[in-house]
Amino acid sequence: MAGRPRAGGKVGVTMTTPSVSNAVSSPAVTPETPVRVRFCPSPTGTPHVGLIRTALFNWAYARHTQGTFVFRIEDTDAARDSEESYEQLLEALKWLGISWEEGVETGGPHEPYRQSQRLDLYKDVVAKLLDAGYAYECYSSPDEVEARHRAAGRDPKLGYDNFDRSLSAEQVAAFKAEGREPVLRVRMPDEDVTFTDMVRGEITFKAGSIPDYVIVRADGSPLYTLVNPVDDALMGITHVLRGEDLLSSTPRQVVLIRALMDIGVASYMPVFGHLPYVMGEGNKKLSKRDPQSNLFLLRDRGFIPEGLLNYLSLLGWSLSADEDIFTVEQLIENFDVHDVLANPARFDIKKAEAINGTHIRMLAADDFRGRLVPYLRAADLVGDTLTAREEEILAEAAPLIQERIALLGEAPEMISFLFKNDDAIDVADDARKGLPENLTEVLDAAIAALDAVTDWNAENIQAVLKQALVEDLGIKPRLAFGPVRTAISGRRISPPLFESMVILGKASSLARLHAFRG
RNA sequence: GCCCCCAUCGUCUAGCGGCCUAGGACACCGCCCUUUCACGGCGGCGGCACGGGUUCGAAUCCCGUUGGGGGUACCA
Repeated sequence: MAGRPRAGGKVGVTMTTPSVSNAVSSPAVTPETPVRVRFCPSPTGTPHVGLIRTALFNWAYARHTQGTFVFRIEDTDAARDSEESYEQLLEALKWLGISWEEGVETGGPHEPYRQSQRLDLYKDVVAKLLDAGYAYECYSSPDEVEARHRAAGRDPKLGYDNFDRSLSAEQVAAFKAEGREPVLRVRMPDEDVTFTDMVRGEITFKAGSIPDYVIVRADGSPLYTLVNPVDDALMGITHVLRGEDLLSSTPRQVVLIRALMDIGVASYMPVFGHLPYVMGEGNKKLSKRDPQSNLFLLRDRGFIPEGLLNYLSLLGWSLSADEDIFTVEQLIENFDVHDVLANPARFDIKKAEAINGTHIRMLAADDFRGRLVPYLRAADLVGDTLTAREEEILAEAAPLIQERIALLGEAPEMISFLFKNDDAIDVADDARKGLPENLTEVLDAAIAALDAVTDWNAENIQAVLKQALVEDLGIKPRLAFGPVRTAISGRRISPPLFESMVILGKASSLARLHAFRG
């Protein structure tokens, strides 16, 4: 702390530091205060699971407390923000069923909900902050700051040195004459900053560990450090639930919010809760570029909202000691941020898929069938509208695969043979390899047996094939049906064979056997 | 460097001083069911980072160490 410049003692613009002691922060947010939480992403890049988990916990907390979930867009960085990303954010939440009472598209009492449209509001606040002495103009360039550190024998990487806190009128005039435009900084108090985090408990940042920070760029545009707390105040946000990456910026915000309370912009200090990271492989935070973190890629592979939401909830939270599977209703019923763990969690795609599979199995048959269609379409198995025959195949095949897939995207490959023509069955290599030497004999026996079946149902098919192949030819049950399966589906592994043959019908089944026999 | 956060099976977690020779789930390995693959059932493997305290008693509380992460931007 030695060498850190202190306010006061200089002639000129005397800034009596307003009282920003801890006493001011007595939160007006009580357990009885109606909860207002927000999700406020920057529209950069594609939605990823970490971001969505944050949205989910905010949403679940709002629902649990019968509070309000606000969806705000923080697009103050024109260079990085994109409209495409904004659209994706909307699509992501809608797909998952995470709805908001207030925010973009929906509107509400605090419109607009995109910060790029709220610039005038911030100008007002900045003027008041400046007036009250909570913020001040800073003309120092980074190079100058560094030079001063060196000159004083300090570590040059120490950060801003609070040099401009009490510039004289002459100094300011001189800078202006040079054509310099100042950034605006917030004056940090020379005392510890303490707040109580909902997931981590009490956290104290030592006095002097945080330099005065910038809230407005030299070109006059506001920074996240300003607009985020200001909008939270203006929108009456009671609980700030966000990623752990923002934990170290919290003392800055606490100080600013105290100032906002003093100038009448904020009416209380919100409660903070910092959610742990979602990690990828190793010890790296899951990055936006990581394919397995991309929400839309997960959707394309066949995750359903129920499964993904369930899994994401498990990252830092749990419903009970011995039950991992739950519905969104159960989540809402039981979710409390206070129960969220503080330690980071790794995103385990295997477990995510397993849980998704369980949720797929929980789907009603017709619901499941309906969700399959887009995936069949993407695989070119069906057209925009299904033919009557395709509907029929789907209705009969869906129950056969609902028990055996974890991802909807596995379905097309599994049932494609049912949609193909009898002469278009391609035989997979591993299926061909596993065929017995007396293949022709087996196929002939199967054809003869099946030809005689008059009532074409699974039981009868099984009975005659068992008689012809297992009993008469003496082939082990495990191996007996392989050739038939391959002829029918072209695969070593398929949905239940006899049921599949029923779906195809007798003529088609026999045609495939003949075609395969060659 | 300085500031802050984190630490239970490979992974996600239960545990909030005695119910713990630490429970569940995923993964993995067996077995059963079975027309393949799954589903389902049963069983197995495997963990409190380390060191000091406090206490009759610690995975649980305190301190330290180690390890990991984040911040230290006119990004968010």
